Amino acid sequence: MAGATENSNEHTATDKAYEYLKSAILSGLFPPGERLVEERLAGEAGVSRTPIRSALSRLATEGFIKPMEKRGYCIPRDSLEEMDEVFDLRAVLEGYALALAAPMVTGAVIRELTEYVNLAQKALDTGENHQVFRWNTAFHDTLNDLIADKTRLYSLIADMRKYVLRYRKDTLHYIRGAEHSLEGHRRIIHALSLGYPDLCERVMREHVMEAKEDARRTILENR
Amino acid sequence: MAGATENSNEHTATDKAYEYLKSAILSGLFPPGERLVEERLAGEAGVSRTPIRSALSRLATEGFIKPMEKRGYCIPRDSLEEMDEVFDLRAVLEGYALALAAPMVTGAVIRELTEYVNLAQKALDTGENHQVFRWNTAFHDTLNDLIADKTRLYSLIADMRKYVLRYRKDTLHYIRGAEHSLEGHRRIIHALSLGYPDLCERVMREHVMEAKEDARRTILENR
DNA sequence: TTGCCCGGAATTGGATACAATGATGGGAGT
DNA sequence: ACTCCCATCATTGTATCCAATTCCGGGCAA
Repeated sequence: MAGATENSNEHTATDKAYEYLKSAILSGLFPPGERLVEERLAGEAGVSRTPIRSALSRLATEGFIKPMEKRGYCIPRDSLEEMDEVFDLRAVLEGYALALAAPMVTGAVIRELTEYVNLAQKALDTGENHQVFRWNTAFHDTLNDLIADKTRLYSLIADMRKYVLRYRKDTLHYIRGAEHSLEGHRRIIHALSLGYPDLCERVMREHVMEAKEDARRTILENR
Repeated sequence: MAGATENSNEHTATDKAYEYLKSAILSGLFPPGERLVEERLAGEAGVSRTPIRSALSRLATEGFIKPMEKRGYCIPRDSLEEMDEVFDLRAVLEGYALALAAPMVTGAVIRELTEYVNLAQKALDTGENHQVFRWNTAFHDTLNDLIADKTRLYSLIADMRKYVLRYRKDTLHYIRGAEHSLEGHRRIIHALSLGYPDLCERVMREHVMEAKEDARRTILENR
C-alpha cells in the first residue's frame, strides 16, 4: 500500500548501525554540537567500528551529521538557514516532480491519496498525532513513488524528506501545522485531478513553503 | 581566480583511490556494465580494500557507478534516460541557483565571467579543445561559487556537473557544441548584468537544455 | 604570570585476517 | 541427455590490529 521508501533492513551490521544512529539523532539523544566518537557508538550499537564508519559516511551525505574541520563528525546545531535551504530545495524539486508526475496520475492514485488525507483527518480529530504523521508520510511517499523511474530525483527528495523529519515531528504536534498540511494535501489532490503540470508545481511549492513557515514558527517559539 | 570546486587532495589513501577510480571511469577504462571487484581495484590503485570501499560508496552517491542487485557495484551502461534526467535536474537546480545569485552579482564577477568567455573563445579559435573545456569549467565554477553559502545546493550542482563530465568531454570536441556553449554563457552574462532573477533562471535553463541536446546528438552519432 | 613547545593520550585512517553470503560448476540421479 | 542439488570458490561484509594525526595539557623559559 504505502511507498517503498523505508524498508527496515537490519540484516547487515551496517544497516543496524545506520538505523540505530538515525533514530538516536532524530530523537535528540545526542546534544547538538556533540562529537561522534566511533568507538563509543560501536559499543552502543553493538557492532564494530567498520559498519559504524559506513553508516556515518552515509548519514553525512544525507545531512544528518556534519563533518568537522579536521576529522570526525558531529551533530549539527540547529540552523534556521540550513533548514530554510532544505525546505526551499524541496519546494523546487518536489514542485518539479509533481509537474512531471501530473500527466501520469490515474484515478486509483487520486483515490489512494484521498484515502490518506481522510485517515489523517480522522486521526487529527481524535488527537492521535502520531497517526497524522504516519498518513501524511504515506501521502508524500505515494507522490514520490510516481517518479520512481527518475532515480536521482527520487532519492534526492527522499533524502531531504528524511532530513526535515527532525523539524516536522515537532511541527505536527501543533494543531495549526497539521491543519495547514492537510489543507495543502487537498489542494494537491485537486490540482492533480485537474492535471495541469504548472498548477501542480505551484501548489506543491506553496505547500512546502507553508510547511517551512510552520517549522520556523515552531523552532522560534521553542526558545 | 577559479572556483573552489576541485582541490586535488591526494593526501589520504581514500582520496587517492577516489581520484584513481573517477579518472579511470571518466576516461572509459572500464567497459560499461563491468563489475568492480574491490580487491582488483585495490591492487591497481595501490591501496587496501578499506579506502577503495569508501571511494566506491562516494562514487555511487555521485552516480558514477551503480550498486548491483545483491552486492557490489558496476559501471553503468550509458543510458540516455539517466543522462536526460541529470541534465533536466541541472536545468532546474542551476536555474534556481542563478535566480538566487542574480541580486548579489557584482561588476567584478561580470568581468571575471566575461574574461573566461573570451579565453574560451580564443582557445576555440585556435583549436585547443582542452582549454575550451577548462575555461568553461571556470565559468561554471564561478557561478556556482556565488551560492556557496547554500551548501546543499552547492554540492548537488557540483556533483551533477561532475557526473555529466563523461558526456561533455566528448561534446565539446564538436565545434557546434562548443559554440552553443559559449553563446549560452554570453547570454547568461547578459541576463546577470540586467539582474532579473526570472530572466536568469530561464536563460540558465535553456543553456543547460541546449547542452543536453548536444550531448544527446553526440552519443547518438557515436554509434 | 604568560606564552610556547614538546610529549603523551585519544581518535581516526588504513591494512589484514576472518566470517558470511552469493555465484558457479560438476556430478549423480532420473 | 537433462536437471537439480551440493560443494567449492569468489567476493563482499565485519572485526581487529597497527599506524598516523590531532588534540590537550603540563612544564619551562622569558
